[in-house]
Amino acid sequence: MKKVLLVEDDLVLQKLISEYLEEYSYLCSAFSNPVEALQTFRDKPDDFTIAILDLGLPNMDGFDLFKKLKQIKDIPIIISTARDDIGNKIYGYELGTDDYLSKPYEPRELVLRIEATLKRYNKAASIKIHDLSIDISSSRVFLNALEIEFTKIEKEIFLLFINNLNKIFSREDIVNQSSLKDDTKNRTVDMHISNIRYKIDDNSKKPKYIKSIWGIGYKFFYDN
Amino acid sequence: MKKVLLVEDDLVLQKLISEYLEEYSYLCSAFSNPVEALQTFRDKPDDFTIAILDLGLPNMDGFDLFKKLKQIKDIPIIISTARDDIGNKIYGYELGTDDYLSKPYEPRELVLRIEATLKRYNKAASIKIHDLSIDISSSRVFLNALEIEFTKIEKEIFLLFINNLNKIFSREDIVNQSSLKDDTKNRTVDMHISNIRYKIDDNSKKPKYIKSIWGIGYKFFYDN
DNA sequence: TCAATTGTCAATAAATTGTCAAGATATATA
DNA sequence: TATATATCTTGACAATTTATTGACAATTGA
Repeated sequence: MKKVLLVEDDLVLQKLISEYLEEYSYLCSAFSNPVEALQTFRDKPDDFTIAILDLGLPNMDGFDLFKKLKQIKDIPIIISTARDDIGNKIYGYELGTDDYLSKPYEPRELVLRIEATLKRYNKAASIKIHDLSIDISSSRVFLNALEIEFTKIEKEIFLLFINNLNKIFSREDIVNQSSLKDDTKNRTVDMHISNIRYKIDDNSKKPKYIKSIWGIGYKFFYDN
Repeated sequence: MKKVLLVEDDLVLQKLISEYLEEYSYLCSAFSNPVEALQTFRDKPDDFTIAILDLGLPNMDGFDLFKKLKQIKDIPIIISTARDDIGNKIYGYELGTDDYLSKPYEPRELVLRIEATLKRYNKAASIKIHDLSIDISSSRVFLNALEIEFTKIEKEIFLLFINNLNKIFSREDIVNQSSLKDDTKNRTVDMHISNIRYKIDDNSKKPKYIKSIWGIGYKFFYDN
């Protein structure tokens, strides 16, 4: 889950952007007050993937906030502004802005620029579930920061679960949605599940991740 | 002296941009014909620092040109376009555009984006991984300060890996993203990998650099 | 309790990879 | 142009890794 620190004093625009970003599965923490934003970021800098700053902010100048955020942690920052002031643009780039948007802009363009910026930053989004973390773009899976080496089919099944948390899959479903051959026996699927459980340190007697649904199949349990 | 490869079919705009860039001491090679531009770049790819492409080009589509330029050499590219077509924008970003500009734009903004893009590109001028060091701009590779002599295809594959650390490439991917012919057999790819491993002193039984992903392909392992 | 289902061991089957060596192709040199 | 040299390609086959499945114990739920 990518989390955006949005600092924008126009509340209408703030809401608009937040909602739009949420459609693209970004979680948005919006602030109109830069001091509050800074406070939040200082508290949990690792919670945020990217920041979007409006330049025309009250209390603290946008560039000040920019510098302070970067001081705390090198997070990618996109500057958005109504000012058509070229001088400010230059300043933004010199500070090391990662991208720049002039208002008015289409929300879709913001999403594009966020994605491009993140790609450049190579800070891929990752899902965290208990001791597991899954790097979406590279499909790598870590158990307490140690990479798990899945085989091809194990990885397919694991990702099927991750992409469908809490959804119950029959053995047949699993066969169909992986590269397993159509006539694969149930025991084979069980065996793959068993091996996955072993690798993610899931005790089959009392699994916290992959639950057996008796008479039906398996599901990956995730409690929000 | 930074040299810009400008591809723009609007001759008025071409002249305008060229002159403006020259004020900022960029040397500009302007083309209205993408085929000529490609020819020139193929001849002397090291002459150019950055490319600026207009999407609405005659003869060859801007994206085609984009891919071909990147294939020849990984040069930073800024796409400029009159089209407000979001689909194309997305495509541009997925290809790995380094920046994007919608017409009409101020020439000053182009300069800013060029400078920002170059700044980003130059950050990682050389990469060091264990005993290897890779000089990005010259594409030279050293093993403990001793230069490795790759063949053409070996170098292409190696750089593909370096530019996409930890990303898994299928043999097909490798064929498509190198100058190997489309119908190249898997064993050929394996052989190139084998030769690269030998040259970078990577033991295929227990590789530290190029890992085989069983049933899928290869990846260049890099632990941050 | 008991029939159905699940977990996993261990043996076997199947698929994939590593690289040798021979020949084809491309490039450089005389 | 002819010849030498380097590079690329691919089948073959051994080594390795992964996938499969029956067997049987453990567990489940009616």
